[in-house]
Amino acid sequence: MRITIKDIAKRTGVSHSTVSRALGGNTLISEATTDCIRKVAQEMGYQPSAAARSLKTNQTKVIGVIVNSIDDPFFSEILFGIEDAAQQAGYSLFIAASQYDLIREQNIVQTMMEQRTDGVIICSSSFSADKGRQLLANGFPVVVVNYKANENFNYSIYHDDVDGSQQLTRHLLALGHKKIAYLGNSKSGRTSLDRLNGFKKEMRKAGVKINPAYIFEVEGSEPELGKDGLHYFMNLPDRPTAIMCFNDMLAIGFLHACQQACIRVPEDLSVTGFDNITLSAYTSPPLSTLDQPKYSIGNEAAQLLLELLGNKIENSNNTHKEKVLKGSLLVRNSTSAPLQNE
Amino acid sequence: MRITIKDIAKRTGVSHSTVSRALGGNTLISEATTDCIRKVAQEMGYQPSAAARSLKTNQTKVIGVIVNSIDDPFFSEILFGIEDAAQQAGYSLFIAASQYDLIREQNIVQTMMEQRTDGVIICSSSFSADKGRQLLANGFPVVVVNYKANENFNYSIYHDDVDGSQQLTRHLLALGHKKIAYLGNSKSGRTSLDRLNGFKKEMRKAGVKINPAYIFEVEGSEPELGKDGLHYFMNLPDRPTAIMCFNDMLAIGFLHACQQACIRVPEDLSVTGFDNITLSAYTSPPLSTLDQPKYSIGNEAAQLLLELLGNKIENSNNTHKEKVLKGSLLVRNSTSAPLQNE
DNA sequence: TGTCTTTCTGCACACGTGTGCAATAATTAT
DNA sequence: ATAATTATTGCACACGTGTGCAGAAAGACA
Repeated sequence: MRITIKDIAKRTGVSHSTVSRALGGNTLISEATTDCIRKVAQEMGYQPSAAARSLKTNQTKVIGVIVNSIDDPFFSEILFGIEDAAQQAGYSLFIAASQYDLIREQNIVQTMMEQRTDGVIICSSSFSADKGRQLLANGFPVVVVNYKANENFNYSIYHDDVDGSQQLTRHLLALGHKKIAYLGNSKSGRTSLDRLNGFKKEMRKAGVKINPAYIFEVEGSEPELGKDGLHYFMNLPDRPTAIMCFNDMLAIGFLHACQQACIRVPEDLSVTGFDNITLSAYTSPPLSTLDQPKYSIGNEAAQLLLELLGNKIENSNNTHKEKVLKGSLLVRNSTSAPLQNE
Repeated sequence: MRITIKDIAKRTGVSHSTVSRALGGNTLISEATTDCIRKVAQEMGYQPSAAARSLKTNQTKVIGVIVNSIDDPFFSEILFGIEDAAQQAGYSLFIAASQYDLIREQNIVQTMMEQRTDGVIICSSSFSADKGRQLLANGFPVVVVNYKANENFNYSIYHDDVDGSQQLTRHLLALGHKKIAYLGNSKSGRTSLDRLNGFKKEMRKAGVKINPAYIFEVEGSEPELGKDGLHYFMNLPDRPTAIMCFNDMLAIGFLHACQQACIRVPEDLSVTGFDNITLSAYTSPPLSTLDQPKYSIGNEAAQLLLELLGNKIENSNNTHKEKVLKGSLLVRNSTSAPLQNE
């Protein structure tokens, strides 16, 4: 049987309450007994029961994190940022991946509620608003990350996708491109829309018209879908000279498709990504992209949540807090000036 | 305040024991009252407290998973395999990343023990054996994945790296290569060693001698290190015609370095990876590699652990169980016959 | 010496759930 | 109608921890 504070109490000849206080660092207990108890606890290999503790204190010191998919390298960096902040404050992470699956989503919410997670960070842009509201309704503090249904949530951290997209567009315009196209991801909702809007905004600003045929969406951001995108754009009577991909994963697939089709990048076609995942530096050619401050985004989200946990009053209030972080343009070799004769 | 079974009891006019039994599906309770209680529980939005439950039942229905790093795409597929098996059996996952950091490792073990995880799956090849033993000593069922200090653990699932490496070597030999080199990862311990041994074994079998200078190790498998590997091999007086990289990440960096150095793959140099991560299909050229059955590995590991949880007797026993899975060769375009004049 | 602080510790209850046992109600057998 | 059986429910305790309150011990002061 696993040993408890009662066992320590028996061994040291004090009551279990004294043990509880001593281990908790309560100054009421004399230094002598505290030291003794601590030593015995150490010797016996005592491990407190999180379950019993949280049952009594009504807090678990665990925060739940919901992501789309674990194997998306984009999320993993956000997780680092969250983890660092959480660990520093003595919190552990309960990570769950929704996998774009409604049943899984329901299970996750169910589990988080039963586990009495102290709070939840939703990093899944596709996570259904219903489920999120369910958490809120049950009194869970919720912080959303890069989730654009902000009207539903009071606390959010997100990246300024409109600005990021504008930076990329500006870069392409400066290189001399006019026939710029956007390859979006219909599954990604607002995120894809914002990036599209940034593109449109900057083009309007520069007074360059966008060919309506230059806006195309695929259903997801798996690299495989890049091929569909390329196929579409190359079959247009008037081909674009630059493609802005929704994100790096898609861009990587797109670059690969270019290579298979013997389309030279950046000579024949400039390509950009979005996010700056690790592997985007190793594509051929290395991808020009927008570097999202992923770590900071995660870190800020965790800090905001921790703040909410500190003063629980705020949460019931109708206070509203959001933070917008901007990324920075990262020029590598997948972009260059268009050929003269185009 | 959150509602409990007592609230439901008050509302339905029965005792809380009856509610507990009804919700638990105990057949002692009449169908009528069970239905009634279930309905009321639903209406009131009752969510059982995992903490209270596990305090009483002495099981948490949570299994801990320790990985090296979340952003390694290799682990994420293993996680899928684990998750599917776990979820089907009503278990949730508590995932933690050690990040090759000793302090983090200690924290993880601490947390798992306090949370009273029902069992632990260690997927981190670098995880210190001490910490693993600590878990065992505290009565946690442990299954290790691709962890080669098997002498310490009774239950393990792993991939046959020796065989995999032999398959790759055989492939290169069949293409006509004789000057084959191995780029290892010193941080990866036995895994890298097994792959090296498979290489040696197959070469011996074919009666081809290995130039001792053709075995080189870097400290890690970040793509960036591929450059160091290339630099080393290209400075040899007698260059190899094929390089077997420890894994895909390293191979991706290696390919990138080749491109920068204007070395054509596979014409000038054949390159292989190991693991078959998603992005290995999108490199330039697409990488020939060994497809590890990652999902199956994870799935089998979870099933083994679940089996252990079923009959706890086995665990105290000195029974020993291990399962070895084999991968399959995946030929893409980074390998070809060596040039005639070499 | 007695009283009043101050310092320290134990008693008893609580958190939300599960379960053995006894008690009650309903049904059947005699 | 009574006894015996079965079906259904409640009582009371337990899991491991934390905490208000009272009580004991020790020292300070009159």
